[in-house]
Amino acid sequence: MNIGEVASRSGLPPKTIRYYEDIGLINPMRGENGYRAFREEDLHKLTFLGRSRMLGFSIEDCRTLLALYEDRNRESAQVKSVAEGHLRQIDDKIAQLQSLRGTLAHLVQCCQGDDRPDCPILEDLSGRPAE
Amino acid sequence: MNIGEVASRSGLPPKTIRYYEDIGLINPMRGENGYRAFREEDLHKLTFLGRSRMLGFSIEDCRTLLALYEDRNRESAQVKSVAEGHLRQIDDKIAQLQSLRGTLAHLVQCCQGDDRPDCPILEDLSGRPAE
DNA sequence: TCTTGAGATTCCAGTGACTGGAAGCTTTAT
DNA sequence: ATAAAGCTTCCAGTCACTGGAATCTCAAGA
Repeated sequence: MNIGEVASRSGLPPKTIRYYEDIGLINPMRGENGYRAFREEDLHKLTFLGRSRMLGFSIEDCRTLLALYEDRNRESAQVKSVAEGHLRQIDDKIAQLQSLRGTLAHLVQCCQGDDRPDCPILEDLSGRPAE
Repeated sequence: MNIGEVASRSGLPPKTIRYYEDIGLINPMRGENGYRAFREEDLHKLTFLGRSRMLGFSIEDCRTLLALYEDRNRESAQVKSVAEGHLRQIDDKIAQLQSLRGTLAHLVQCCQGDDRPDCPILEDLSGRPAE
């Protein structure tokens, strides 16, 4: 398989696949013409990576997960631990965004949004203790 | 004021302040020694920028907001529009994260997390239609 | 056979918003 | 006088790609 085919089959752009080879996530063979020659196994890995990235795992998490995926002696606890760590990060980020959203929504609500210059949003941003 | 003082008064690191000058958000004067000489006005701007960034506005949004802040003929509708756009983006991101969180939490819950290799998380990542 | 176009290769640079570090100048304190 | 702190600039790195240029290979049509 050439890169185009794995790209369409895995859903990842060729650029990304090359990048994944660059950083050592995959290691496809090479044909005589210098083209990458992907095996089914490479395609599986790429699919795995694509799905992991879709779930928001970092590249380093993906590296770990991929290693566990390939390790028949893994303990599922290891996988779960990585996933739980990521879940906590997601929860943190959601909490952050929601708090931020609260502040912003309040500000937006307070602003008349008309043709006059007075604006509680700008007042808040400028640091005055307005409320 | 030297950069150290504006840094501690605005809460922004000196590096960030220099960066903001670099990209044209502020334009402090210079003393004879080559040091940046900040006025109160610069400090106000930096505080404004710090607060805007804390609310998650992009640098380009900050540029727009700062221009509106300085424009006495602004219409509050312009400010509100920027803020509403940002609010929508935040809502989108929260929705994305929550959907992702749902999937991930389900997967984590399904995984035994013991010393055996069987793992529904990896099964899902590998793309099999497991459930 | 020649050509054309698609698809492959590498390498360099840019994204956003900083951040770290090196090398060197100025000021302040001892 | 000297040492430390603070300032300067510039270059490189972060994360995970993405765009583009220049070049090479391959498959199909005239």
